[in-house]
Amino acid sequence: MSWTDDRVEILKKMWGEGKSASQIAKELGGVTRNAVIGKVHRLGLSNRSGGATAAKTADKEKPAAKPKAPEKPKVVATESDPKPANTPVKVMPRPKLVVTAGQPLPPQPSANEISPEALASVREVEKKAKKLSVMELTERTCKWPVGDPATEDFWFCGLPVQSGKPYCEAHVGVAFQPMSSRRDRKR
DNA sequence: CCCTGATTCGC
DNA sequence: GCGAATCAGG
Repeated sequence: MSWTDDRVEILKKMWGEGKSASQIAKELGGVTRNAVIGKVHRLGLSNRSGGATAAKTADKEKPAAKPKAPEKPKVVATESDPKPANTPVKVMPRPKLVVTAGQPLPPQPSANEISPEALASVREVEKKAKKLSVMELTERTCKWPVGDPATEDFWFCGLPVQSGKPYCEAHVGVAFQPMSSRRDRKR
């Protein structure tokens, strides 16, 4: 695929509308978002603003190394003995209630009422959920539990989380509700 | 990891 | 001019 006037025009239009490069690429077809961005730059409309005289970052620094924050406080609650000797404590085969490491579990909706819209979106999400098991959960899979933990019919949503938060978009919606909406609903 | 745009550089 | 690879950020 090449940049015909036709396609360039679509590019300009969509970019002007604030569409993302990937969206534009998808629309045009045959090009990647990189191609779109590259073209955008060559066309000189990288800055969506009109005539910003912003000198921007004229001079770039090239730090030879990546500082990459020290971080990782990581709270380790258990285990402090480096030498467990030979005392292979029998594994307790019945942790009645399985709690995912560290992460706070959401209050189960159970009998509680949630916003109809949010509830609806959750129902829909559950249909395309990835149904992950506990081990499959990662830092960025939605940790919203579905079903009864006591049965086989239990899994975690597993969809991509919404940055930072432990849940996907839909579940964030039902997990973090303003108290205003749940007020007076009971009565 | 999902995404965004920005830049570089071989083609 | 092109765009994949890379970089930098959310």
